[in-house]
Amino acid sequence: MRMSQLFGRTLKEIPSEAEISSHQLLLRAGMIHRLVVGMYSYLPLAYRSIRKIEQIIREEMNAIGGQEINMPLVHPAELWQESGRWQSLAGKELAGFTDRFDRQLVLAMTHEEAVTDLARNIINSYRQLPCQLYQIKLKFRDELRPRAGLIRVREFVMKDAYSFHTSQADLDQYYDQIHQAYLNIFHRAGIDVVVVDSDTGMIGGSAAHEFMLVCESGEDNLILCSECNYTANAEVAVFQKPETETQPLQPLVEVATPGQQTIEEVATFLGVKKNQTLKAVFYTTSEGETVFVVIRGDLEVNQTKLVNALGSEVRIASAEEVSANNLVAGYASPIGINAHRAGLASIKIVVDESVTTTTNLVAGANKVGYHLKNANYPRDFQADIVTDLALAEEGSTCVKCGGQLSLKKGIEVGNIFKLGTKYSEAMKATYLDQNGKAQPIVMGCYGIGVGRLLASVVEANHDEHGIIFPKSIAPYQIHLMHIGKGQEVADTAEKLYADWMEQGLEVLYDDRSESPGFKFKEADLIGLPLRVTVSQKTVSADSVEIKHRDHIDRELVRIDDFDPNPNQVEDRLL
RNA sequence: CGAGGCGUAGCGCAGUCUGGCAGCGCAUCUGCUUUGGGAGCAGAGGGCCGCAGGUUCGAAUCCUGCCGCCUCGACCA
Repeated sequence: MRMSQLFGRTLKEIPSEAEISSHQLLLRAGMIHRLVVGMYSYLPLAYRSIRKIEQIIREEMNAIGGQEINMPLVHPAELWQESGRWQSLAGKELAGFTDRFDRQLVLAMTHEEAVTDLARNIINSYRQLPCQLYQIKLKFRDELRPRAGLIRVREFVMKDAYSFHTSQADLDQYYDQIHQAYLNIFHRAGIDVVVVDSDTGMIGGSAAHEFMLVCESGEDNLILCSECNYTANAEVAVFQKPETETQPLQPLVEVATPGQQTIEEVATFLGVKKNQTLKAVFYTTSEGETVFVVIRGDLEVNQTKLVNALGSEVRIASAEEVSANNLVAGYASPIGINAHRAGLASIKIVVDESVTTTTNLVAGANKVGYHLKNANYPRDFQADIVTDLALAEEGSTCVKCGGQLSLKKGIEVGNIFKLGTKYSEAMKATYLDQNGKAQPIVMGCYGIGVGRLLASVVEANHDEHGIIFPKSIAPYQIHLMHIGKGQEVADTAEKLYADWMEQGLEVLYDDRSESPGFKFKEADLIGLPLRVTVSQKTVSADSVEIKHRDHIDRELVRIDDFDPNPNQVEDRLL
């Protein structure tokens, strides 16, 4: 490709809309263009990379028996009602429209429903199982707040794969194969990922893992053990809660704590540690019910764990909801709460297990200015649910090995789910087993955000001058240019370009008469793996100058000795 | 949806407080010179100053409403 013909324009300055490196560089290199927030056009250079990423994905999915298909972008709303997801997603991430016949249609945000419909129509027998289908397909998600360029967008291409099995055991072993295929894909694309335990969220199922690029601009919080292999999304991370010395139970005593509302204040005022206090936090469920959450003062509530314990979405209760429930902010506790709230509907009490193993805690007295000392579970209060609700943090202790956990940011580039029979049961996708008996198909689903992967590769592979593309997904392998005056220089470059094109090499040829500095800067910005320069100096030595994007040094090589085939040139990034 | 910030040429910005010819740099076009790290000179084109209404002799500037963009939060692959 001649750069004089290439569609796209590089920018010297960073567009004000871009905050993170990948967004800035993709914009500056003229690779992407925003139509509106969360919707991007891919220009020729970026789209070549995208196609290479897709090809890597195809190869790895095909290698484990995947068959590529293509399902519709627009679905009838009934399909989503049938799976039961309509209720929680319609009008949120799931956007739609009404057609001229007044039928309700939705834009697919994922394809579990569509593929389950396909499976129930095509799969009848255990003989057809297991199988795996995948597609590389547009999705639309009506995100509240798209951000960070290609990282979180509303319209995006996703590789989504679905596998079908006769048993959980068969799914389990295939899940491991998918896991390995994903590691291969990300490695080949040029990034190192960390696989973490994750929440199953709106997709559902029994287990899930996320593939994360650890990087500062990520929006997920990861908990990683420094000693062993424990890794988890902070949403689900478990940890060893600091233990406190068990003491003989003391009788409840009311103490005046005027103006002391926060855990910090109360602990300091009474001269106890934060882990000797009891924290009360209020949430409201999507059904409008207020929930009273109790956790030890040194710990924070993990909202995802709470949602999973309740089986309902929650948000922090508003001040109005707290007072309407006759809860005294700053002084609330579960002790005597029913008597205190006499006349109101009973409130659900959810207790973190830490509270049940700690003795003689300081708790609120349900009246302004007073706390209770020596609160003990279950002597003084009861719970509707006791479970792990605590949020793992930097420095928490690993449950597996006792090592120290650290908190890192990450970009989720892929995820894998064991769906089990969630969709097949809801949508009656069954097969006949060896005994002629109908059984629900056991399913798994697996996603990779293609555009997000491109952005992640750039995020992980760049320097202050620009992108450093791995060979595997570089738009072109060679950035050829001529610099300086002289017909012989231009002719030599033209000849090399013609020869290499004939050999089928991927060459981006800067045939413009710009200054050397301009061309070098632009080459660094675009970041192709190998730069080949023709100048007076090189021509007079029958040579070209080569420079690898990820090296500093340059090298003169005789043209006759130079094999530009990417497999022949030094291979650092794969 | 809550908080904060910002909308002026393709990109980056000044001008807004204190109303009075719409500017600068980069990019683009023409010509000449230049050619190893985003060249120089001369000239040219490009604007509904986010949109609508209001105040005023006069509005980019003041007032009202709306829209869009960015960041944080909420939420979420």
